[in-house]
Amino acid sequence: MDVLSDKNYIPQVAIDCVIFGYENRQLKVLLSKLAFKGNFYALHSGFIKQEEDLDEAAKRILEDRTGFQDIYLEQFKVFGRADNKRKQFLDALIQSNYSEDRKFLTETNNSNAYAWFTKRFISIGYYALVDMKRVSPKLTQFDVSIDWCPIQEVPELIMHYDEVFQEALAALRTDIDHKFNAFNLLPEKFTMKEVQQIYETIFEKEFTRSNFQKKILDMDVLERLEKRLTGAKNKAPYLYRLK
Amino acid sequence: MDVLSDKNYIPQVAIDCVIFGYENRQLKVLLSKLAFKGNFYALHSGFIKQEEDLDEAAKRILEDRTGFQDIYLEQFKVFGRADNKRKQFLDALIQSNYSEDRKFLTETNNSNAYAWFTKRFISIGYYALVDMKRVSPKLTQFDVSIDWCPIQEVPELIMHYDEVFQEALAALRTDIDHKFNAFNLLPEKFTMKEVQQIYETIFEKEFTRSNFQKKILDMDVLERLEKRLTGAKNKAPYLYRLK
DNA sequence: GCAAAAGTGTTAATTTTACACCCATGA
DNA sequence: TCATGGGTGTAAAATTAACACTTTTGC
Repeated sequence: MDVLSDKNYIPQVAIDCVIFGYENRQLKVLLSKLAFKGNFYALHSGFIKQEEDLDEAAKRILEDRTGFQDIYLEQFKVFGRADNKRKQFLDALIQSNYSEDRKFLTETNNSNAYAWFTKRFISIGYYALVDMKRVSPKLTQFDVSIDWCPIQEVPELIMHYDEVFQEALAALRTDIDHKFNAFNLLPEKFTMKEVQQIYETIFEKEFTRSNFQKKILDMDVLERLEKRLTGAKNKAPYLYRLK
Repeated sequence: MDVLSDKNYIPQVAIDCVIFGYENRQLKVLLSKLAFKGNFYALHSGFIKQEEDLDEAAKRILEDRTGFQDIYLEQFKVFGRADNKRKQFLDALIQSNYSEDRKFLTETNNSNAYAWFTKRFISIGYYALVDMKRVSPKLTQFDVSIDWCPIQEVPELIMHYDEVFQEALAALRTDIDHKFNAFNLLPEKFTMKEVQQIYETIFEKEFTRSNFQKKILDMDVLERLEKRLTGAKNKAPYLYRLK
């Protein structure tokens, strides 16, 4: 990562990414636990390089955290309150971690970076839909762990991230019917049942099997492939793939 | 307006406003013509004060240009390409206006402001819906005129504004069915026919009168008021108002 | 053959569309 | 009383929802 300065990055602008995955009939979100005393959970943020398109920046940040390319991304909202929750939180964090990390602020470099980092920020929210199996979350210097958390069990998040998460979830629910993007939560090939289970999970309601199948096929975005023999003693379902 | 500096405003972030109005069965957009040699048309942009919420900034910019408060605003997209069309355009503009405006760059203040102004920008797009009759556009030091232009006749715009305008129009068309916001283009009290004409204008298609009435009333967002005697020799239509 | 689950089809319910009819208004 | 356009109701069409029937799979 380049040095945090106005020369390298656009100041006072962050990209906040809400990364959704799906497993065991649960919608999950990737949270990082901060490498500081206390239980602090965060979303994945980054900054925009001076020479870089906004969408490129979002992709780069996502790739850094998840380790793979071609992620489905959707920009959903900009957050820009002037209450500097960011600085409040970070000041308190540094304070309570002073004994171990006292060097953090004494070095000139870090002191400049800290000032840069704690200014009031505009944050641009993106959500990402990924196939969990293809993601291998990567730690940064600031987090001690990075884990998938079911959306019903998301703990309190730091700074303004609670709001970002809630808005991302709302955006996902309204987008999914028009943008046909739920398939991005699945592997390349999938059965109709898997699609239905995702929809049922996201909307927290059940759909009639036969009608659901019609509705999805009428979207005309899937192609039918070979059958998948599951070993179960029943008819084998067809596999589908995005056209 | 405060001096353009990092101290007063968030650097490299602009708010671009697309202001829609409606008149004579036409959807119009408010454009400003720049006070420079040549025919240059622009949308309405502004910057975010350091102590100001993002939405407040958008409101302020809109109020400055239109002269009234309580404008219906919707944030629709962020634009962030790194190609600096902004600087390219402004350099060329200054160049071609050099003889008259040579002082512009020689004063230290302006030179600083110019450097600030021509950096690479992230721009946050908002669209506004207003009752044209209540708007009295106000000139800034940079525009020679500010006028309503039917959306079919919008000329080429400077910088990246063509894209912003097109995206705003697309956002308006997709929003209007869910957000019930078309009424903001009309005066406080209006007839059903006026609503229908707005819809027909925006979607460029006709609706059956009786079915349209049902659809709008089923939204359950309007209250019926007294009749309006128009003087026409036919039944007087009811007036409606947003609940 | 049987149970389980997937694929397909059929009918009922609901919503949308088209259109007809009646009513108020001013000449 | 007539022409005009607004308000309301009704029948047809289309879409959606509910559910039944058939097929495939492994034991």
